[in-house]
Order: sequence, then structure tokens, then C-alpha cells
Amino acid sequence: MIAPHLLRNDLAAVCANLQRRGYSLDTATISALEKRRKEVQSECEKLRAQRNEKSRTIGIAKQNKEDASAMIAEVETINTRLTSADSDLEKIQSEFNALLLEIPNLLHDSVPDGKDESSNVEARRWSEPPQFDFTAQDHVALGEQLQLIDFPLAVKLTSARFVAMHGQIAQLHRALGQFMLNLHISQHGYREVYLPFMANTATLTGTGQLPKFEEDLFYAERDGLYLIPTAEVVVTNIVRDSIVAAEELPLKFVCHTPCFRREAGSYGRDTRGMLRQHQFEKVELVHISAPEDSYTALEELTANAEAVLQALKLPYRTVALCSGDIGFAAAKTYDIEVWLPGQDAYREISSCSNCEDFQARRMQGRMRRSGAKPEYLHTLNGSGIAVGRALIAVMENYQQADGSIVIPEVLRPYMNGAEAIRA
RNA sequence: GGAGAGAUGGCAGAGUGGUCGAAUGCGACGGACUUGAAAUCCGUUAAGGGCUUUACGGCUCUUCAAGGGUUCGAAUCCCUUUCUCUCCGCCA
Repeated sequence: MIAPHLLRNDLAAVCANLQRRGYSLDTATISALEKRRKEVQSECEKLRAQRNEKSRTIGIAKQNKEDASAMIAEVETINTRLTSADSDLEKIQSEFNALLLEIPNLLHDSVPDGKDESSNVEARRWSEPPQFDFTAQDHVALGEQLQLIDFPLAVKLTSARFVAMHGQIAQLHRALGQFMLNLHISQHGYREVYLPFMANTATLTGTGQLPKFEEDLFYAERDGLYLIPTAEVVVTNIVRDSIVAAEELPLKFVCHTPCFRREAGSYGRDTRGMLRQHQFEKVELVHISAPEDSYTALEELTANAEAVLQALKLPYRTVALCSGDIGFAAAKTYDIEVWLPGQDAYREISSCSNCEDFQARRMQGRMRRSGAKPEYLHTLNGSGIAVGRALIAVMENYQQADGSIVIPEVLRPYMNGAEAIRA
């Protein structure tokens, strides 16, 4: 949520910033609404102040056993006017609020301009795509030959866009998650958390999935709960409705969860394989930081995610997303793209964002420096990294001519020492 | 799922219709005393919004789990919901 005072006092600047995203703000509606708000709210408060004052006088009169009926009649008149003014104000405020919740975050100055992903700016590149002296296969072909990835089974049990894995691929998948978690805990100073995989409306509103992106979520109607689309939702909401002491910052959390996404509107995209699934696992990194530290934190968080790929020796590049490609809640985002030989392309495997105070404002997440007023926190999140996609990357980058897959060294301890997966 | 008890400030805990945003204690902060500290004493100490001010600030509204109701007036009375605890049932 953008700071309401910016919308009141600096509408033109807000509008210009959002324009960079290709988002046009309805300034006429907003300023008209704001003008009425000011009038009606003043009226309400004036009436209420009068009523409070009169009621107090009535109380005193009654204690002195005096007749207060004239004053009581007066307050009744005030109340009639107040009721109507109040309902006007409520309408205006809920309209304003609904508008506010649907406006994306302001962009950081360093975000490059551009309409779509073609304008993203490469920040760095690590290692080189492997050269094969045979034709590289994708993970679907590799998994089928090994008989360890089973899409028909997932369809039978559930539906399309789900996957079933057997044996050593299932184990490799688990190994990846365990490895990432341990790396972040032991090397990068994160605290592991285990949280619910379902979340309520307030939680999803806090991070910005609701109200605008409800169609992307799985919803359990009987219980009013949503399956989380990312651990970011539950982890970031740890600080919802709380005031964190400045000395405790930054908070750095790592959390391994399944993620559930309906993928509405992406029907034609990435239908082959397990690149885009309704259910996938992810190790998520979250920083809760003081405002002045959040951009340093973004670099750190991104580097922590990159460290996973470096340890796995998977080639990647890091790009700064341009204004048109950046997500709703983020002020700045780096995507990390891993090399996939099966697609002969770099594909997103992590997205690291600084949301500044956008989410903190929605969820009333604040910090306090000693003696000072509470201030909004800055929240950051990033995949560290997507486990399902990491599995694809390992399979495709470590494939051999005979269709076997060498297990990256750092994962072998999690694989009972096995060095390769063969049919 | 059944029965009962609860939800008040950073924490503990009083408050059952009127000057209550709320006693008291703890904690925190400032000051006095002290070489320093402890102890003691004095003082300050909830959040959010609006209007106003160059600024210090001033005025005002809201908030005692949430929503609704009764009333001139609600932390206090009534209804609904949520959550917590205890007992029973079921369950990994």
C-alpha cells in the first residue's frame, strides 16, 4: 500500500512513477474523493466533539439531580446529523481504501525503464552453459527414460500441472531442499521457520495477493482459507500487527514449503514438463529490515540465493527487472535465471524483491527505535531457490550421453553417497 | 463435535453505565542522590487518523478481540463472530 499522504499531497509524482509500470492512476477520482473526504470527516468530528461535550454535561447535571431533558433533546438532533454524515464518510473511506489496495508499489529510482521482460538489464553472469558432445535432452525425456518422473500418474491422481516422482529423483528433489535450507542456516545466518501452508484473508492481503490476485490462489471455501502461493506470504506476516525493536533487526528467515498456484491465465505456457506446476516446493528467504538498510539487504539476499547455484555449479545470470516487468508489491526486483540446456535458455529460478514499506503498511508491521515513534519496516523476499526448477536444472546440466545424471557433489551426502542416477 | 471460562496499554492486572485512554505493579525512558553502579526518590511512558502551524506545538476524532445493537452517554448492558484456556469425544 502506498502511503495515503502521498496520494493526498503528491498525486502527480505518484502518478508519474506508476506510469513507468504502464499503470495509469485515476487521479480525477482520487482527488475528488479526497476533497469530499476532508469535508465530511471534519463535519463528523465536529458533531462528535459536540456530542461528547454535551453528554459530559448531562452526566454532571444528572449527578446534581438537575433536569437535563433539554440537552438530551439537543443531542438527539446532533445524533441524527451524525448518523448521516458517518455513513457518508464510511462510504468514502471504503471506496478510497479499495482503490488504495489495488495500486501497485512505487518503483525505486534504480529500476530500468521498459515495457516487458525484453528490457530487463543483466547485472551479472556466472559460469558458462555446458558444452555437450551429444544432443542435450530436457528433463521430461530424461525422467521418462529413467522411469523416475511420472506425469500420467499425477494426472490420474489429481490433474494436469502436477508431477509424481519416484526413487532417486524424488530423493534428489528432497536433497535439494535440505541442502538449501542447511546452507542458509549455517552460512548465511538465517533462522528456519516452519509455518502453516494455508493462510487467511488478512495474511494474504498483508503481502498483496489479495484483493487483486484472488484468481491465482487455491481457496478452501468451507474454511475461508487459501493455500499459500509462496512462503513469503506466511513468513512476512510474522511481523503483521507488531512492533519490532530496532535492535532486533534485521530478521532473516528461511522457510521450506510447498507452493500452490492456480496459474490462471497461463494455460498455453510451459505446458511441457514440470517447469510450471500447480504445486511446487520452494526455499524462501525473507528479510525484515530497517528502512535505511533494505537496499543493502536486497543485495545480500540476492547473493545468498546465487550462492545456492554456485554451490550446485549451475550457470546463471542475474537480471534487474525493468519497470514493466516488476511485480505488484515490489519496488525493485532481481531475477536469477538458471541455464536450462533442454530449452537452450536462461529461465527464472529465483526472484528477489525489496517491497520497502508497501507490505508493512498493509499489515501494520513496524519497528521502534528507542524512545521514538514506530516506523514502518521494510520487507524483502526471494527464492533461495525454487526446488522444482532446481531439480530440472540439475538434471539437464548434469546429464550424460547415456541418459544418466551425475549428482552434484554437495548433494551426495543427502543421497547416501550416490554419485549418479542411472536407469 | 459437546460443556464451561475468558480476551483491557510492552507485560501483569483492576475497572459492571457518566470528567475512563483507563487505577496499581513491573518494565522502559529522563532527572536527583552517588567517584561509578545498585538501592532510593521525583517525573515521563499506548496506537492510529484528521485539521492547523515555518517550526516547537495546538485543537480534535477513533481504538479496552472484531462487527452490530441499546442509551443523551458503553471497557462496563445485549446479540453475532473470531481467538485462547479447561474438561469430554475423535485423531497422527
